[in-house]
Amino acid sequence: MFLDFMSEVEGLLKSALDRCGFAPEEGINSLGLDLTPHADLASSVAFRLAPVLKKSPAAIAGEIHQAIPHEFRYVEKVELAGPYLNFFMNRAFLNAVLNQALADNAWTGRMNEKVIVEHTSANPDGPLHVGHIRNSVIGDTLVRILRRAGCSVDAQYYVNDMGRQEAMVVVGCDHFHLDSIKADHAIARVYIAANKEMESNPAIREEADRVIQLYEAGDPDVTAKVQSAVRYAIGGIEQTLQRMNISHDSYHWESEFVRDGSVAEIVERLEKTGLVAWDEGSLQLDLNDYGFEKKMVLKRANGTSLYITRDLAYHRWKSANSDRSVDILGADHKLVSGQLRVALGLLGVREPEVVIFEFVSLPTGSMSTRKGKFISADELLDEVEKQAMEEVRARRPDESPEFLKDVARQVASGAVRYDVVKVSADKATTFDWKQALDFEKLSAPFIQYSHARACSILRKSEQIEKFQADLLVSDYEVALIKKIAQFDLIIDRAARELKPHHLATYARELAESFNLFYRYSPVLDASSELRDARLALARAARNALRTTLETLGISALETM
RNA sequence: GGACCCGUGGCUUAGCCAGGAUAUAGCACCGGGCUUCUAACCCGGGGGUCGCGGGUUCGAAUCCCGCCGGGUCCGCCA
Repeated sequence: MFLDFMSEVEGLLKSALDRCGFAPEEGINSLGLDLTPHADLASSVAFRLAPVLKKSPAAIAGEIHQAIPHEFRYVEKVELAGPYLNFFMNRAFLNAVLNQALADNAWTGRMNEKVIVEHTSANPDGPLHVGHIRNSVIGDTLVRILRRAGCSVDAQYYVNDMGRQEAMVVVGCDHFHLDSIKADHAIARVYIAANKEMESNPAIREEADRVIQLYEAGDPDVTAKVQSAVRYAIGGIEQTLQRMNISHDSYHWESEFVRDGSVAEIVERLEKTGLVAWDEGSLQLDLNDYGFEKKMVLKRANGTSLYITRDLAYHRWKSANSDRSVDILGADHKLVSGQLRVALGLLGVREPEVVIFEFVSLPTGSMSTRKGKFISADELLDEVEKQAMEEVRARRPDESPEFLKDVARQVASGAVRYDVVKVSADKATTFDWKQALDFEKLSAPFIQYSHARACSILRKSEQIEKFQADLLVSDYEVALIKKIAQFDLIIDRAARELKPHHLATYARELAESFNLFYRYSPVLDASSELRDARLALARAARNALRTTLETLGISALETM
């Protein structure tokens, strides 16, 4: 809804500038629009015009102000505040927001692109750890945001089945017994054991090399072994993701692109660029002209393909099957993804939009699956659930064990997701148990709780038919309506910029606005007309909170 | 050594890409609020050289340059 108000303001400003004969420089936000505490929307366009017009910003703003048309739909008034132009929403807008927020179909945007989002794609050599889930949570939240914005999204997991690490898993399975624990954890044990064994036994490395070669050659026995190991590990990973409300729509195995010949075709096409040469037995692509010192190896000396080559084929496929493709990658992939994009450019393939997130490390240093140095996502979820259980039990001692368990589970999964998504992706973080288990701070439970409060009010009331939105005039009521209105703006921005943490911030602000309304505007005890109007607002806020939580992948609990 | 990211109250953090009107929240700390729709809440208070130094600009947390500190990468690994 905010976007409608903003369009109107843009129109007003443009026509005023036209009348004055002013033309601000083209570009993003050329009208200098900004959210501000001073108004519902402000423009500082006068500052931009001042150097060209050789007049004071205040004088220019005055002229523009005079020229603004007086026919408003959602604008109440335009105030001149020195060099600033302040735009305010009118009652009709607030009422329209409220009415729209009461409809179920009002929460999806108008984007309609087909988007492929690749996220998680962790190697099937062990369980997800607290670093991987940053990828999963950012990825899944973006999937939800893009869908909310109106896009049709395919969430994909790219399965690295051909790499050295998977060969090591197969070797590990040959040498060691798979424990009867959760599949991905069992795989990690043999993988770690095989790596350890390799330190003293070089034959292990040769075995892995042989697995790589035989798998690429399509040897039936090795293929069966690899596929069963991969499926086993992925099964466990899926279970973990499910605990966080995350799932993928499709899986693509890198071997697909070798088997169908597209990897070979990509190499052939790159050879025609004249930038490819054999060097010390391997086939290499020289990207020096594009700012990359390191050559990109396309084929090993023994003829087998490499991750990057297979990834080129996968990306070509993704580009051909979507309007936008988005990759979620850890900071360690920055350089390679840069090379990948250049190589795709050479092939005339649309490049992916890459979301890079910085590392999650442990207080003792960085994590490593191979060395067995990590905190698994399962372990984190178990601990957070335990903590959540205590919190629920203390608050709802009379509820059934099933209720407590269910709430604890949803609070825990939400808490983990929110903790991850609230921090901007380009901030490196250090995992901290104390912080992860702290529910006192502002986090998912805070937002879930606001939603539960709204639900509680609605449970105790009857469905209202009519209400007078005009009665909602207190500061807190108006502020809440305005915050609800911002939903479309936030989704639009997050979907364009691929920054899910904007939505996390919004969720917190929305919950805060609701809590103030809850505190200062009694609903059920209000007298008739006011009660109905407040009930409508409570319902609208409930819808906004629910939709926001769902888009964050956090359960919108109705009671907790 | 080169490339990229980060540096905002004691701790965590928004704002930075598209420069504008008193710099955002939380935690911790101090003080207040439950016979009232769930107190996982709300209110008040103290606490900030926006890493440092230059520059651009009417105006810089935001843009540019240099430096310092931290992270990541620079494999015929993924």
